[in-house]
Amino acid sequence: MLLRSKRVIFFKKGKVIFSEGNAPVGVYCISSGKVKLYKLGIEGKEQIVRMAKAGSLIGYRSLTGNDEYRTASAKTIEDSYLCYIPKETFAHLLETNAAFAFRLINILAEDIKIAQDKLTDIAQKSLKARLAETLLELKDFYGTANGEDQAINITLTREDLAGLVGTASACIIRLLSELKKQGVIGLAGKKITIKDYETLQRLANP
Amino acid sequence: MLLRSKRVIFFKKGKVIFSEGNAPVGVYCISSGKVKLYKLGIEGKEQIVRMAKAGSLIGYRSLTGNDEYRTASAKTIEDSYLCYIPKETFAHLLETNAAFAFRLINILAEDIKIAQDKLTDIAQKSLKARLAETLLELKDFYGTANGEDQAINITLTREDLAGLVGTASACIIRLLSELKKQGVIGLAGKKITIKDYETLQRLANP
DNA sequence: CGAACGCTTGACTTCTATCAACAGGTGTGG
DNA sequence: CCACACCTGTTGATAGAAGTCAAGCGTTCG
Repeated sequence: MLLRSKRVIFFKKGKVIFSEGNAPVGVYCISSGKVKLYKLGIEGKEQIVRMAKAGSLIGYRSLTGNDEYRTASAKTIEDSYLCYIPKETFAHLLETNAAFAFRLINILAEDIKIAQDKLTDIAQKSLKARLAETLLELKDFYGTANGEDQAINITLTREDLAGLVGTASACIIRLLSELKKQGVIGLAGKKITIKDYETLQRLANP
Repeated sequence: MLLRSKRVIFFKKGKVIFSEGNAPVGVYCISSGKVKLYKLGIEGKEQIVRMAKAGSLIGYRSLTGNDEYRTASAKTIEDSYLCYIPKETFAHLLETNAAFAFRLINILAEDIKIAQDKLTDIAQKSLKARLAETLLELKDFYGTANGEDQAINITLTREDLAGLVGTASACIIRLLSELKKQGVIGLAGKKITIKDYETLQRLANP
């Protein structure tokens, strides 16, 4: 529905779509590409709070909360096309289209669940368990590449993976190579392959 | 508005209102008392995801997400009176009262912010910073007792405080007595008093 | 082609969880 | 109303997980 919007904008990989602290002016629907939503923590370290892909809507939290300023930033992970929907259009849609409003309520409720789950995990699970879980979630969300290698269909820097898991990149690297040595995953540059699904699942739920 | 509901139920301190994994049957509005919302993590350890007080609505996330099962539990922190609103009544309100629907959207958006903020904090801040921040938030949310001592107006066990901060009770106790020794807070049984607001704020935002 | 950035590894330190033992308080049933 | 049992709070000692720092190498992009 929102994809029919006329304003399609191209964002190069690594481009900031909106920033924490700025006034929200609209929402974006991802036509193609991948996006990370993150908050800046201590000394500017990025904590990723949500990942998005084609079909995902981003930027709606600040608008639906009537917030003066954005509380998170968005940046493309790869080259992407986004549809821009000005806040007036969005507000009008909300007011005139009840189905859209209920759909939005669903999305918001799901976001709360995601954030609270993640909160509990970070508070209680070990680093290794969180990494294992994150790899499984990335596979679920982005799927695997069409190739025979079944690589997870997203290319993240170790730094981004660290921001998603909630740790430092050096720790991620150490754990990844440990998992590779144990034959649980495969590594080929930034491409990660899940080789032993059961073990990974067991690691994720201790 | 919802407070006018006829079904007011008394819950003794420590009583479970609803449990993770159960089918949601309605929402509750807190008439008086205090409630914690928590998720069960590793070995049943409670991670508190939200606190509630008189006037707060709880239990709506599962309903608005159309979830089959609850993803969090609720328990009273002290003796409380709750108004019960069956899901049918709640759904009817949503469909017929646009203002209520928009208000709910606001609440959901705010919950996302709270959860994502907390997520970033737990991932990045030190235990001491999180405890300092939590104490300030508790004071903001529950206010201070009417007495001259300015004690934070909620009585939590050290275990609950640990569940809120995301750590073990032994760690909380150690840090609390350290803060007391430094004159930043006062302790009288379970009552906590903020004595040096500036220092606490500085500790919370390193 | 070179500078900048990302990746990797090792060594080290620090923070925080865990365990155990005991003190103090609370609540319940007799 | 008292006594006992149980839960909560407190402290110390210890171990281990994870963060930090630094150096070197590989890759990528302008």
